[in-house]
Amino acid sequence: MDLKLVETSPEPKTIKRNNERPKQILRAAVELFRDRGFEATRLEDVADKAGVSKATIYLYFESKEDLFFALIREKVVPMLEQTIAQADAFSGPASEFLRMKAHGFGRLLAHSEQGAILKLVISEARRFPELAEYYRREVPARGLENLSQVIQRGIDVGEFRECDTKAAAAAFISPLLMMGIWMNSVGPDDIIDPDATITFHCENFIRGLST
Amino acid sequence: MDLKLVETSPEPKTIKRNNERPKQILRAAVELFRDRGFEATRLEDVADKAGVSKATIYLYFESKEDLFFALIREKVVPMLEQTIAQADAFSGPASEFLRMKAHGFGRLLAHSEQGAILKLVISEARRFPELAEYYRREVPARGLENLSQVIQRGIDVGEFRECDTKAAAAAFISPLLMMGIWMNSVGPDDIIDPDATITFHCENFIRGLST
DNA sequence: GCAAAAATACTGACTGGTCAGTCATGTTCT
DNA sequence: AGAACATGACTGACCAGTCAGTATTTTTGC
Repeated sequence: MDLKLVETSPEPKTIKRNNERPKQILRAAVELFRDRGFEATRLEDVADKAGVSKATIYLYFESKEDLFFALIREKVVPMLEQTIAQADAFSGPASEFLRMKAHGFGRLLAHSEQGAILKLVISEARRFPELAEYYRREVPARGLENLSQVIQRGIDVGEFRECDTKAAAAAFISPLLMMGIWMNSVGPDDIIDPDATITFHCENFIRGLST
Repeated sequence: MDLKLVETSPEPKTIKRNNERPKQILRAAVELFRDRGFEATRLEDVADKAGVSKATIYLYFESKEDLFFALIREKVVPMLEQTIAQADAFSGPASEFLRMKAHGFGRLLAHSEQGAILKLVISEARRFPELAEYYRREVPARGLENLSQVIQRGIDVGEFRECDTKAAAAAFISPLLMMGIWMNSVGPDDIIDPDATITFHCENFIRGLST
């Protein structure tokens, strides 16, 4: 309660010249967190993988937890922004949009690090309620809202039958998420073919919803 | 490479008189593993919750890992057995079976500890490849095989259209799994209504598949 | 230009707390 | 008595986070 004057710089950490380092560190962290989970990942291994020392991590992140949250913030929200912008720009029939969504977003989740991050959030949400809260507000809330608007548009023009659009949106997106999670945990395997599953789901979903 | 003779008893552990203890311990473990994950759960907390001392756990389980695997074995496979027996006993139209499945299995996952266990497996599969292998072989392999047979039966009697039954089975089950996982991690929340989602999905799926 | 000084970037080695697993010593049944 | 069941107290390994010090880059003074 006394040395406040010492804090001369308004940006205490994280803002440094070299802005390649945090990216390197985050890249290393995603992979290790995915494979071992948050708790079982040693920060020293993240450091090794990123080619820096453990102490360096603490120049850019306040704690292990902070590193984790940074990862979510940096990777999840931009992806959602992009996907929503796509939706707003689209003007064709709703069914075409769903096809595009399923193949773009579905494959992204199943085959890139985005699926790993989703799995990570799912795995750790209970342990970090603020994270769950943040995620809930930023991702499913906005994503489902957006998607159900698209479906509503389909209903309005007579392309789709009347239905509970929120439930429809959730039902549409679930298998895409599930494939992304599966491929980053138990799978990949020769039991589930994510692309075939997504393709079937998408077409069958549209068929079921069509008037 | 020498002390093999020390293992005099063929059943080294786990087989003891009091068979209430292991159940108590497993019950406590599910809950804590779900909320904190495997690594972050302290065995002492499991012991406290089960009303025993930590050392007692080691009377019934060889290690923390063994406790975890026991939990999967004890809870997952019986559930699958039951669900497969149900399928074999069912003789009505395939669509009715799917409805039953969606509401029984879907709700079970979303509202019981079964969903927690699914989430747990998903979370830890990468860290325990044997677990993933075991799970893969026991659950999706058998479950999807069984479900795609049901769909095939539906096709054979002209109830459903021709399609890739494996993909259809995976697409049908995905939202049920996803709701179960969601409710045990980020959710429950007022953004996703698992029951409404499952109901919609089930009806829309059948509508899409019907001739 | 260019060297000294200052600011920034980084690290090896350490520490304090935590926790899985052990063991010597009860306690409670038959 | 002795077999089965249970535990408190302990230990050794492990790891997040710290810190004193080194290296590198940038700025300043001339």
